[in-house]
Amino acid sequence: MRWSKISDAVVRRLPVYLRVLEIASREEGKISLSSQELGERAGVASALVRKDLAWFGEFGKQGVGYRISYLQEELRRILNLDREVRVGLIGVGSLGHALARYNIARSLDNEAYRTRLVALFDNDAAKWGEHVDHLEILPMDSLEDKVQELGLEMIIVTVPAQYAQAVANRIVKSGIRAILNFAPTKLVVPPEVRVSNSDVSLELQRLAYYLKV
Amino acid sequence: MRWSKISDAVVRRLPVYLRVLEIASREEGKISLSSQELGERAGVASALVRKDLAWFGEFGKQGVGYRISYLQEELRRILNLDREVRVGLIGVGSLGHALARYNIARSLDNEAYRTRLVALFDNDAAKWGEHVDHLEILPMDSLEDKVQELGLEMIIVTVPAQYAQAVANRIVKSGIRAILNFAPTKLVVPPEVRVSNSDVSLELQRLAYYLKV
DNA sequence: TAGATTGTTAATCGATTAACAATC
DNA sequence: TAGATTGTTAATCGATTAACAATC
Repeated sequence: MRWSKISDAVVRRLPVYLRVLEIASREEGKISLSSQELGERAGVASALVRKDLAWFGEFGKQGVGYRISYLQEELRRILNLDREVRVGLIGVGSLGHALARYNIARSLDNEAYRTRLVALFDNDAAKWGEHVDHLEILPMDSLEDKVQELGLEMIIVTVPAQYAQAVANRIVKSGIRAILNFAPTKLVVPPEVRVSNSDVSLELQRLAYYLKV
Repeated sequence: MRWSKISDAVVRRLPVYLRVLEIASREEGKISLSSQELGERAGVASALVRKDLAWFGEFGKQGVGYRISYLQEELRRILNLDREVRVGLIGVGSLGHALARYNIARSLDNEAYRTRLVALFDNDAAKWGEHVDHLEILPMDSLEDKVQELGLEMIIVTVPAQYAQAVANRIVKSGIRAILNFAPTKLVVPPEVRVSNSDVSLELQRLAYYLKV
């Protein structure tokens, strides 16, 4: 398990399963979930649920299904969410600010939510020392130090498009290997660095296709 | 063309091509782009670029490539972006506020950007009448009227997860057929309604998988 | 014309679904 | 035990890539 042969399509569904399990775990008297029910709730065929999980081990019992608490634990372990993952954010404009607030709120109200935003960076000296909730905005120049000091492992990029590549280069040099990019630009990074893109404009344009039937 | 047999994978790449063309169109002396170069810039193989475009017509010239301005026009037409597409947003919390500002800014600085945010809704009476830039926050109850009056065609949903499904039901009833959902919930909608999900938490959790090699 | 590049067909690759023996 | 459901293999489906004749 954890071979590189596990496809991105599979990995993308694991957090969805985890969310379904978390919701189910709060339901009175629910101990187990069949691949059928897990799939229905996740929007995935039951055979695919079984196949996805089988890449990592045997977690179910024939005739019964998957024990919720056990599968939760296992999925958290597989996703490296059995420990706290520390996240930084670069570019505290309005989107960065909103995402910061959103992530901080998320960690506070859900103990199980193990990605934690612990540092904010901006290039604008006027913002240094300001706070978003309890988190201080730090100078961009302290990035490398803070990655070490705080043990940052992922960075959220919410800088304007024209600065995104330069920022990405610095992030990569600092040793970070996972970037969540909100800038409307394709980032060029070495193959060992994983970039996930979230681009509102592209999504809106894509949706527009389906308007005129 | 515009048969339902055109796959989502193809449609998802069209706005990326359009963005590459827009950037290329601003470059001195660039008239045409080969599928090779278009592909490189979009992060897609050249054969796939040609195949994607061929679903909709013949837009290139052998030995030359694709004329930038012409392909731009055609892609805008295909994506229904040859006219203004009016968008509403429900839930002006911090994320909704940020996305509103972001979208308004986007429309202002790029004339070619044809999805336009024209209405904000919130359930909280305390926010009614407030403005985000020049846009007033309207009562949720005016949704149906405003969809008609303003000709809204897409809605961005940034309400808390527990309200998202109820809001989606109302949106669907109002006649909207495209939803961009930021709430961390799977929305159940009839098949003629298209939902695009953007879920920061899921993306962070997915990225965490790749951390411990 | 000669070189470049399209549009398209066939081959390959990969992901999903169907089916079912094993077993709880 | 009988019914349910897993884990897994084979079949299917769909998307991408390779190759090349057509042609600018």
